[in-house]
Formats: sequence, structure tokens, C-alpha cells
Amino acid sequence: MRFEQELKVIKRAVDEIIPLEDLLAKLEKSEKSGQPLRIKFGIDPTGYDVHLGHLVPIRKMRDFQDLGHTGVIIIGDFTAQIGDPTGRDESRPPLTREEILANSEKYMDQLYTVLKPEQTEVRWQSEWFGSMGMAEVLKLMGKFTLAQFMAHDTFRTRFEAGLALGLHEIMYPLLQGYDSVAITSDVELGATEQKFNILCGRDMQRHHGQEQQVAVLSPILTGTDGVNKMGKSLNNYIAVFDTPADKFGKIMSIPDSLILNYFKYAANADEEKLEEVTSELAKGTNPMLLKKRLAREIVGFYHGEEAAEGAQKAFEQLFSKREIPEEMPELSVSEPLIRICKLLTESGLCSSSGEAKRLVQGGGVSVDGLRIGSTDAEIEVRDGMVLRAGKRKFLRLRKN
RNA sequence: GGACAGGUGGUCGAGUGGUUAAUGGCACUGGGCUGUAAACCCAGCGACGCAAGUCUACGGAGGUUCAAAUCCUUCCCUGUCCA
Repeated sequence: MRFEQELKVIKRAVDEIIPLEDLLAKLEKSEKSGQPLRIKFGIDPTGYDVHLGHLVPIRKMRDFQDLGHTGVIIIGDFTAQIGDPTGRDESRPPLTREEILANSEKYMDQLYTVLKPEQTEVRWQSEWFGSMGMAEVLKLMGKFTLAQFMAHDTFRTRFEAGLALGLHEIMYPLLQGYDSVAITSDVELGATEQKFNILCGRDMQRHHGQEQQVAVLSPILTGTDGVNKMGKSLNNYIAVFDTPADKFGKIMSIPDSLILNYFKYAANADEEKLEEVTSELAKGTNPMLLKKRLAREIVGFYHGEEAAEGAQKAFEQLFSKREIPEEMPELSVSEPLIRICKLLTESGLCSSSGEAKRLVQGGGVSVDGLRIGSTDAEIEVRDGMVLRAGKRKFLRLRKN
């Protein structure tokens, strides 16, 4: 079969390619003409904290780039004002222009940890929507029917549950679909939940007499809780901005059942590697060891091998041997004697005095390894003293 | 435009004049046990304060009352049915 190598790479960590024949045709055409394919991925700059779940399709884009194709990132500055209704049961508040600009910039910084900048094109929706008139909008709307949109699970579910569903939200797939026309997309990447929107792009292109894009759908990455989709709202995510130590720790905390899944989707492991991990798991190797390898690989990818090694050491010291880490933030204290709760709040370890109190009462606070038993304990500050709050927050005190 | 039903803490959902900072589930946090896994057990879960206590909170704004999430007025929002 032609393009065997290419397809092997493209299909890795992908759930569905719709339709596969079109992809083959496009690859062939591209090879003949020497024209790279245009690989689209849209982001909504509603926030800027990119996590490993977002990066599953982004890594796929990188795969395409490695094959010589062009990645096109669409900044959804219009759709951000709607908020993608997919998978949501309520409308979201719109963002201001300034927030969108700031978010986009930080977002791209993070995507470039994976993407090749010289093969990446960044486009803004406002380029084509900014000047579009009502006449044109109505024409676009006329290409679709309400029944088609109500077939979208998200819309139907919300509608049937009697929840609010804004007309502007129904427009979301339409806008995303038109993006494909605007940039003459060949392939659109996204998580499986994006299927409807991406297929909408295919329809839209057909209506505009364009060659239709191919949907390459990645699975949705499960969060560190092992149950829900990785996302900010559930605080079960591993962010690009997380420190190496945090990434390592979070990966170690995933349920065992997720190990293979993460090797595949978060670490982009190839077949050989996956087989190896599978057989190790079957053999009854301690999953902890496999997780360490996983963590090492992921942290290594984003921060380099050295940082990964450091993160592992710190992890083992902190949790396996239950020793305190070597590096931690410091705080200068001027009073010789300070109340424990005050210290916790002033250092930022706790966000309120109520929280500090609870933490102490729960037995989660210690100074130099000695647990603080009472909320009104006073600490005699010595230089280099180590304050611990909960499992992972440490602070070294400096006397001045 | 009309009739009706709703809007409670991160979330779901009780509560219809006063021991209600508001039952309970989930989520979350800490402790125990561990492999920072799962399961399980215990505790906590608005803010400020060392504390006594004070303040803020049940869609918004007013009002009645000694006392309101609970009653009244009005506004906003959502849904259902009718036109």
C-alpha cells in the first residue's frame, strides 16, 4: 500500500479518520504537486492554561509537520465570544478583546513546545468574520437546517433537559465550519467530541465548491482522577506550565488503569513501546515503576532529560523516602515569635486564616518535621526552619 | 402577549418566618494505610479574628416583621403550555 509509513504515523493515537479514502487522495495529490497539506486546528482563547489533553491533537499536528505539511492554528477570537457549547450544559460568559489577545499569546507560547514555528501558520477568525455582513451570515445559515443541528448530541441533550440554549451557540459549528473554507483546510484535527463541528466544516466546504477536509479525531484524554475528561474545571489536569516536579507528581498519581492510555496519548509512544508496557503490566511488574518511566518520558519531552531526572529524584526523596525536598521557596520573617496560622496565611501557603486553622487541626502542618497540634501555637523562628503544609507545600524560613 | 413552574454554597439538591453559615450526596482538603494508584477508615469544608465574636451569603433592588432563603412589591433570568 502506498503511504504506508505516513499512515502509520498519522493513525497513531487517533480514534477515527473520516473518510480515510479522502486522506489517501490528498496525500497523493500533495506528493505529486509538492504542495503541503493544510492541517487545521482551532483554539478558543478562553483561557491560556494548556494541558496534556489539548496537546493530543497538537502532537498530531506535529506529526503532520514532520511529514512536511503545514499546521494552521485558528485563533477563535469570534467563537471565543460564544464559547464552544460542546460538552457543556450551560452557556459561558463572553470575553473581552483584551483578554482574548493576551490569552492567545500565552497559548501559542505553549503550543510551540510541540509545534515547529516555521511550519505553523496562525490565523485569526476576525480576518474573515470581522467584515462579514448580515447578508452573508444569513446565506451561511441557509445551508443548514435546525434538524441537522438538533442532531448534535450536545444541543439535543441540553434542549431536552430544558436548559438554556442560545441561538448564538447553535451558530458555533457554523463559524468553525466556515473557518475551514477561509483557510482551505485539507485536514482538521480535534478530539472526538469535535466530530460534529469538523464534519460541519466538510459540508460548508462542499457548499462553497471546495475540496472537503478530512477529520482526524483524537481520543479525549482522561484526567489524573482517572474518571473525567482532563480539564481545568475539575482540576485533574497536567499543564504545560506545571513545573517538572509537579508534572512528575501528577503523573505518579494517575490510577494504574490509565498507564497504557497515557503512554499512548500523552507520551506518543510507538507500537513497540506500547507492546512492551502491555507485557510488563501483564507480567505483574509494579505499576509504580512503569509510571515512573511514563513520568520520566513526559517530563523529558517538555523540559529535557536533565529536568526529568531531577524531578524523579525529588519525587523519590519526597514521597518514597518521605524526606523533605532540597529546593523550596523561602520566606523572610522578622518577628522572632509568630503564630502558626499567621505564618501560613502570610506566606501564601494558605489562602485564608480559616483554611490555615483547618489544616492545622487536620494535622497537616509541621515545622522541622514536628507536627503542630494547636492552632494558637507560636513558632520560634530559626534560620533555615522548614514549614510543611499538607503533602506537597514546603517553605524555608529565613530570619532577618 | 397570556397561564404556570423555577433561580439556594464548587456542583447536585433539602429547607416555606426564629436553635439555619443553612440537612444530605458528590467534588475537594488534611490525617491514617500505601506505590502521592485504587479501595477503605477518620476529620474538615464562607471570610476576618488568638479568642470572645463580627461580617458576608440563598437571582437584583426595595418593603413587612423583634426576626426573612422563607411573606409582599418590583426588576432580571430560565423552562413548560397557549396565541
